[in-house]
Amino acid sequence: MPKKPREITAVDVEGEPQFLARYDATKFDRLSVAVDVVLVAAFEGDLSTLLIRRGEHPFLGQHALPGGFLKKNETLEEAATRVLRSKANLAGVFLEQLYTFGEPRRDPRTRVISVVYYALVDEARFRAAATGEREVRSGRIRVSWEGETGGPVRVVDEKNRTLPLAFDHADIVGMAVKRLRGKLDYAPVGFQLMGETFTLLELQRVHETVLGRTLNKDSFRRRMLASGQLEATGRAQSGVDHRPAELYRFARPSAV
Amino acid sequence: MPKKPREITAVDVEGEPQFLARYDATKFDRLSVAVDVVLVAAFEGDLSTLLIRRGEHPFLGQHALPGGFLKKNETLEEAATRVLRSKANLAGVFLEQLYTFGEPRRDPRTRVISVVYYALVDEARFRAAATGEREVRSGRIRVSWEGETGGPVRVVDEKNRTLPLAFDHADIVGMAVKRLRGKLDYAPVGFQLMGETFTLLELQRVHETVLGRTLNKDSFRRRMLASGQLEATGRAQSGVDHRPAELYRFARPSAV
DNA sequence: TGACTTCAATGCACATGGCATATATGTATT
DNA sequence: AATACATATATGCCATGTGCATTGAAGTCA
Repeated sequence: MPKKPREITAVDVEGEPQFLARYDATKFDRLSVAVDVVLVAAFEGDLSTLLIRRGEHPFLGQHALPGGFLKKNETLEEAATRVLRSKANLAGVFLEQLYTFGEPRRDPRTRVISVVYYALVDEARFRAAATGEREVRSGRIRVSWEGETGGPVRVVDEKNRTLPLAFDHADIVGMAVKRLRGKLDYAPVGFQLMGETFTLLELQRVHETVLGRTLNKDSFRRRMLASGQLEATGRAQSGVDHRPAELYRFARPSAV
Repeated sequence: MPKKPREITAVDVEGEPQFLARYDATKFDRLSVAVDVVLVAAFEGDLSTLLIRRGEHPFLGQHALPGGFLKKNETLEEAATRVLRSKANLAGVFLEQLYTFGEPRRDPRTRVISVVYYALVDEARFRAAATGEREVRSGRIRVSWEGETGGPVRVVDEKNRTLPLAFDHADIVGMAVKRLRGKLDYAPVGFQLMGETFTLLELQRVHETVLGRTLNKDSFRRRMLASGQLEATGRAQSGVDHRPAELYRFARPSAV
């Protein structure tokens, strides 16, 4: 911080008079700030994430998380929203800040601080986003650890070939998985990954996919029904060759 | 991102040949990145945090979290470590990234993205840090919500007078408290707030201070002893006028 | 109509937390 | 020295939640 502001000017900020010290750029190292987004969905037993094929150096041809540089007058969250809209044509999805990555050499070009958000969508919205432009594709996240500690992940394509990720994006995806697992225990985050209505078994499968382990069916039922976050629709599953299950929806908090 | 790099040069980065696109600064908005630290301790039934009295505009005379601008070749964590050492004369403490704050007008001078870390210390180290320079002081954190949702906090001095915090630092402290509460449930984070040895009741008091509610003594004992993270020292508390309690220490993970 | 499959409800064993009670072990008091 | 007192520590009981097995319910299909 500068010891003394060289000049003080009174300006009006949001209705209140404030003091503005004229900024001396030469006294600070200025850096680029990027916002990247890990868009995650859970289906077919795997977590999937959206990737963009890079058309330029560095990491030409490899895949990277969708991202962009922060603009002067937007908040971090607005930047993440903008990235989702421009790269995945998505709006109105669950979005939360994950972590900020700032290793000095993570981008070989220049120093880039990347504030990473993660977004959760259901299968339908994910598939729609992943079948857009040619550079956009999805990758299955194979988690290579089964223990407690977070660790490296491998991202593979539909033919199970490993997709090398650009920059430190494999670390970022790993942290997103770790965060998601932690959230499931105490937050109703699983619902963000579901469509409008779903059966209890479908909800359980999504939880199992995120956690990477099987869950007890009866306990899961009881726990979910007792949580008060589920609302029976009265309608039943269709298109199955056995007894159809009841369809539930995520209860609005206003009902509590 | 630039559509085409204007020039490509092969350079050696960490032993591997990489491509370096010459950076065109005019194409991006460049910003300042700061690293702030919420240093927290728990004693006398309150959470406390370290503050620095500002000697300059804006927010002259108000208190702010210790912080500094990120230097060109240090990592975010190194910057946080440097802040702790230079402003609080502390080293070797628990440090973890909390959140990144980037509202466009949070600093009236210029756009500053602040990556915030939180650090946990025991009472002795906190008091030593808070009695350093004259600008350094501590503030009690009064949490004004008792429900589940995170909310605003009030920081007061030793005479219970509210200390207005500069910038959005009250929000930052609030988020640190929220994170700390969440961590206690599943992480051995409470130990970071304890000294070398402690009794079970002292550990319980710290947990209660963080959580803002009382805990059942017997359950707490059983849970802590069953966790395998405590190690009896064989020594007993001294200086109390009743039966002294056994002193415990945090078990090294290597013993597991 | 009966076989088959999955849904959904119920009962029971077990682990854990909240709570009450009893005993242990130090200091302070008489 | 004996006793009061305060807290530490151990044990038992009950309510609750989870894992697991059993049973009945409700669809499709041959």
